[in-house]
This record gives sequence, C-alpha cells and structure tokens, in this order.
Amino acid sequence: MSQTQVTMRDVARTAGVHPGTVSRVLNPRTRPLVNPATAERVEQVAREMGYSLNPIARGLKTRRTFSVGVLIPDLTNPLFPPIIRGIERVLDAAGYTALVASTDGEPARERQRLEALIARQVDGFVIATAQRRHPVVADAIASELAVVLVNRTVEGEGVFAVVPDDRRGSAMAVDHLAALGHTRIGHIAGPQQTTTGLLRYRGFVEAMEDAGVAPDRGLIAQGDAFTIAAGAQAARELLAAADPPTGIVAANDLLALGAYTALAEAGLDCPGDVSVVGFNDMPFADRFAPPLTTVHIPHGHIGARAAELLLERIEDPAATPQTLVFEPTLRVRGSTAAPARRRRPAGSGGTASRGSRAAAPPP
Amino acid sequence: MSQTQVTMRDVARTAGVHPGTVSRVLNPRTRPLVNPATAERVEQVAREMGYSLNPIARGLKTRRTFSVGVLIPDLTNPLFPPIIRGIERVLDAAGYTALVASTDGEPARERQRLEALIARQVDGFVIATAQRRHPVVADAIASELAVVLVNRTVEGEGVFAVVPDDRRGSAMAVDHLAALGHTRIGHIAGPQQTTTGLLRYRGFVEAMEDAGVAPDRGLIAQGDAFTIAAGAQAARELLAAADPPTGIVAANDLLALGAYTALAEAGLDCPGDVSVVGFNDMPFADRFAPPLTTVHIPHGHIGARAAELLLERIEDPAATPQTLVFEPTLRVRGSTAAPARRRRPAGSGGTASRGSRAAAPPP
DNA sequence: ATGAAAGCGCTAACAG
DNA sequence: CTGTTAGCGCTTTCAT
Repeated sequence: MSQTQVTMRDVARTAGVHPGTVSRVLNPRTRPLVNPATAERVEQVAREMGYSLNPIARGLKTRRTFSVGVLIPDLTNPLFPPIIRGIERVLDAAGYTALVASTDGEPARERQRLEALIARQVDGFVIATAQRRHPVVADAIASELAVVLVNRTVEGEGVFAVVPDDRRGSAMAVDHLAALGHTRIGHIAGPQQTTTGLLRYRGFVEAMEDAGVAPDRGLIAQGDAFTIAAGAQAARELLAAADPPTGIVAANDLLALGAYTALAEAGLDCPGDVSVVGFNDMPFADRFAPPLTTVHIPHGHIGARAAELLLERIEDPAATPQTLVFEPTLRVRGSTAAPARRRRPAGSGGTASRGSRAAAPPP
Repeated sequence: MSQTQVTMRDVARTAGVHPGTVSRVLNPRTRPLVNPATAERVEQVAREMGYSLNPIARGLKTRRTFSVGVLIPDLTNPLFPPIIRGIERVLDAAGYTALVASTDGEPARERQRLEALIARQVDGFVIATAQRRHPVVADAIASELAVVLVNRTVEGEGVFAVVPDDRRGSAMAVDHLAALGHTRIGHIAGPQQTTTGLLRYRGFVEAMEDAGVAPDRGLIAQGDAFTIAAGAQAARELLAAADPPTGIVAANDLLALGAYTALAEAGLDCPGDVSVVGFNDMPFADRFAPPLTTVHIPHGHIGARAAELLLERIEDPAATPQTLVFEPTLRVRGSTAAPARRRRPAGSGGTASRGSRAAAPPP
C-alpha cells in the first residue's frame, strides 16, 4: 500500500541508470530496447522499492490514460448493473479502468460528468444515457471522442452502438399474448425520446398488425419515464378504457411493475384478469408476485461487446462505425395466461390460473 | 465539447498576461491576489476560448485531484446502488468526483483496484468491501490514506465508518416474530468474516436470550455468502432439523429470498407455514412473493454521511476517527404471520393471500 | 499586482 | 543499448 512516493528517478538512482531507461524497462512496448541484464536489474530494484508507476503523469505526456468513462442514467435502475459488470470485465482484462458516473438522466449533470471525465483524460466513453436526439452525445461523437452507446442509441451517422433488438422483443411479447388467445392487447410505451421507448412501441404496433389485430389507440398509454410510478399511471389509463385490454405489453419491467400496482388497486388479478409482459428481465423479475413474464436481454453481453467495440475504436480511430444488435428471448413466467372468458372480481387466491401458483400446497 | 486543446498558455497569450496570472485567476483561493480588472478580462477570454482546466495536470502539482475512490464488492447486489447514490450526492455538491470500482469481493482485485485508484491520485476512499480483519484495508488505514468504511467495518482502532446497528436490527426481527407467537425461531447467518454477518448473528442470539428463548444450535445455519443460493442451502438445513423453525431471521434479503426458494421446494407456504424476515429492505423487497418483512436500513443516508465524513477527513487529516451508527426500522409486510400448527391463511387481507400463494416455481 | 523560473512524474525524440 | 534533452499543463515560490 503506502503513500508510495517513490519515483522513477529514485529507482533510476539506486539502480544506477538513467530515468529514461527505467521508463523503457517499465513499458512493455519499449522494453525490448533495453539490455536484458539491466532491464532485469531495474525491475528488481523497482520491485524492492515498492515503486509503482504514476499513470496520470504518464497520461500528461502520452494523452492516453487507459481509463474510460461510463455514463449511466441511474445505478438504481436494476438494468444497468449487469451492463456495467460486462463492461468492467472486458476493460479490466485489457488493462483499462472504468470510471463510472451516474447522471440521473439530467442533461446538465450529464454534460458536466462528460466534461469532468474528458478533463480527466479518459480515452473514451461508454454511454447508456442516450436520447434519440441528444446534443451532448452528438457533439461528443462529432468531435474525435471515442464513444460507444449501449442499450440505447441515437439517430444519425457514424455511431457505435450495442443494443437489443427492441422491435423484435416487442413482437415476441405480442405474439406470446396472441398465442394465448388475447385479442385486446394494450401497450405501456416508454419515453418516446429514447430509442428503446420508440422502437418497442413501433415493434408493438407492427406485431399487432402482423397478427391481424388492429392496434387500438385507446389501448396504448404513454409512460413519461421508465419507472414504476409512470407504469402505474399509464396502466390506470388503460384500465379505464371502455373495453380494457386483457393483456398488456410494457416497454420495460419497471413499467410492468407499475401495471401490477394499478391492477391490484382495481381489484384485478394478474394473470387471471389481465396478463402482463415486461421487457429486460431485470434481476429478481422471477421473484415478483406474480413472477414476471418478460423479454430477456443479455445485458452482460451487451456491456461486454460495447467495451470491446470501444477498445477497437480507441486503438483504431478510423474504425468503421457499427451498431451491434442482440437478439432477445422471451421468458415465460407467471404473469401471463389465457384470457378469462369473463371478467370477474379478483377473488383472494380464488383465481385459478396457471403460472401464478407453482408451489403445491402442503399435503 | 471538443478535444479542448486550449491551454492556460493559450489563454495567457491572447489575454496578454503570464500563465501564472491565469492560474491565479482560475483558482478561487488565489483569485483575490490579482487585479479585479485583469482577472475579469482573463476570465472573459478563458470563457470565449472554451478553456477548461486540466485537473490531472493540476493534480500532478498539487497532489489533490478532488476525486475519491469508491470500492464496492458487487454492483448487482441491490444494496449498494442506493449507497453509491448517497455518496455521489454529497461528493458532487462538494465538487468531488466519485470513481466507482467493483471488486467482486476478491482480495486480489480489491488490492489491484485500490492501487490503481491510488495511482490515479484519488484523495481518499469510501470502502464497502471490508471484512472484519482485512489486510488491504488495514494497510490503507495505517498509511496516511483517507478512508471511510461504509455498511461494514473492520476491527481495530483509528477507523472511520458509517454502519447500521446490526445487532439492533436482528433484535427487531426476533422481537417481531416473538410477538407474533413464534418460539422456534431460526437464523440464516451471513459470512462471519464480515461485521454485518457477525453482528447480526450476535444480535440474534442475544435477542433470543432476552426474549427468554434459548437459541437452538440446530436452528442456526450459516450462509457462506450473502447470496440467494447460500440462503437456499442454509434454509434447507434448517428445514431438515428434527423440529424445524416456524420463523426465520435471515441476515440479509438475498438470504431471505433463498429461504423462499427452499420453502417452495419443500412445499411449505410462507408465511402460512414459516415466516421469514430479511435485512436491508432492498429495492423491490415489497414486490416479492410474498412481500418481504425486513429490517430497513437507510442506505442513502449512510452513503451520504460516509462521504461527508471522508470530506472532513480529507480537509483535516487530524480529524478524530469515528463510527456512525444508523438506527434500523422494521418494515412489516407479507412474509410474517402468527405460527400455525397446521397451515392456515395468513394475517391481513389481500396482501397476505396474494403473497402467500405465488411462490416462485422451483428451477 | 504580475512576471520568471522551477518543477510535479513521466515519455519521447535524438544523439552517441 | 543508454544518456540527454525537452517538455505534457499546471502551480508555486520568489522577485520585481
């Protein structure tokens, strides 16, 4: 540990060489340039003195810090920790350090964070806060900054991004409900200024048409954020419709959880009265009451690939912009079932619907 | 945005002053030393040129970077994001940047992270990975490093820490079950090399004695990690006892979730057959099946106070070491009820019946 | 009140 | 192969 104040000059002095030589020894790339014998000795001395290289001093000279900024809207949104893990796994292996900062999705904080990190000379960014049209991000990309977008992306050219196939995910959700026999299917859309919100919405509409069901305007509600509260609000609107839906596709799991809340308020059972499908398969989604049927996204892989892409982009500034799209998979759990022929009040536990109770009563 | 290559020298040149003067103007502390008129002009020019100060170059000189390292064992453990938020809130307000790194609880990675961050000249650390006896942390504290421990602490002197009252939390859980009429109360202990694991265990034993119930060795199982899997394993042991418990106090929510799993496997109902109390009140604990009764810890506040303490310690290296202890509160939800010889419906209304039925299906 | 000069710890030509 | 020489962008004495 220690406030290791031992510097290259110190090592050089006690090893009887010039600081420049020490520098060469310690850098793998220049290491071959120096006599194996002296190199050995220098390394030995450095180790004994507990020397450790000061990357920020190096960065001052090289303009490379081997650190990258990771911008996350909100760490408490359970979708992001797995992404971060994936990013860190790759970065660590490559000798890079991830500097994680959260922005609360506020553009001001976002810009501030970005600038703070740029000032710290990070070599690039993985950004998870993108809105479809996003000046901060657009500027960053327009400048020479190495940026990879993750989970969401922006509209425009020259963008590196790793995202889920949002349309396809929505389609899977719709198809699942349709296959169960639902015809009145509603959608809780996410913020339309994000690609995830917009594409999942579009995917929903298209899938409905493909299934031969005309999507009903009255059965589409808009959440103004990816939160439980927004989901509850939107679900209330849906349930207040003249002919409410028997199945709901939510643009994310938090929105779906909000739907649970609204359903409970209305005395409706899920999935007995209304089926709900989420999106993301967040941690613990299988533990909710009822366990949430949802579109699984491989967030760890997405994060890892984003980091790999960034590393490529850093090594080669001329790398070709590309967007990697990951396939989702549907996880069927307890929140979806065939529609009831008739709507009935939610009897306490009386709603015998499959999926909602896998545990057998004790003998 | 821009690859802001404009330097102090540039500003100085176009403002017609010496770089030293620009430096003085830009630093609030030295700003009064310079003629208000020129100061004004310099600032103006700096703004126009889009100049932004390079904190790492400054750090090279001042040995202060206004950044602090935050070491977290695992971001995907939902307990930590709220702590981090609290930390960031305070740090941001004070003009500091938090550099978050996760360590997976592996000592090697931990040491590596710590050193990487030290090399990056962070001014201090908030560490959430402490084990009771922890060489890495002990070394860090022994050196002049500014370190504040959060959530867990280490044994020894001179430590700054902000922690929950773990014994008291356990006692609350025990008292709650005892008040409901339980007499056979089991404990799923956490790793005993952490203060949270040990203290919650001790608090359990003491509370049992205080309640006039002799804790039964056979009713205490040991989780070797704070994970669902460990909790399930431990709960299986408990349930296999000759006279199994009717109530279980888990040392954390993940362990409690593991108990849910084991109960479902055994065809037992929670809380009908066995009540379960968790610890932490992690996000979504109220959404599980059944909603988890748990000991609430104000993680955001804990994080915030830890950051404040660290800032004090950084400003004044002679600050007195102190440990702040936060009071827990019990959140009673659907996973606890009076014990029953035979299975009977749980307590309060719809919540309990909904909760008691929808146990997750075994894998 | 401001300029000059000397580095912080490191790297990168460029000799030799 | 290794020593020399300049800085990277900034902060500080120390003069003036």
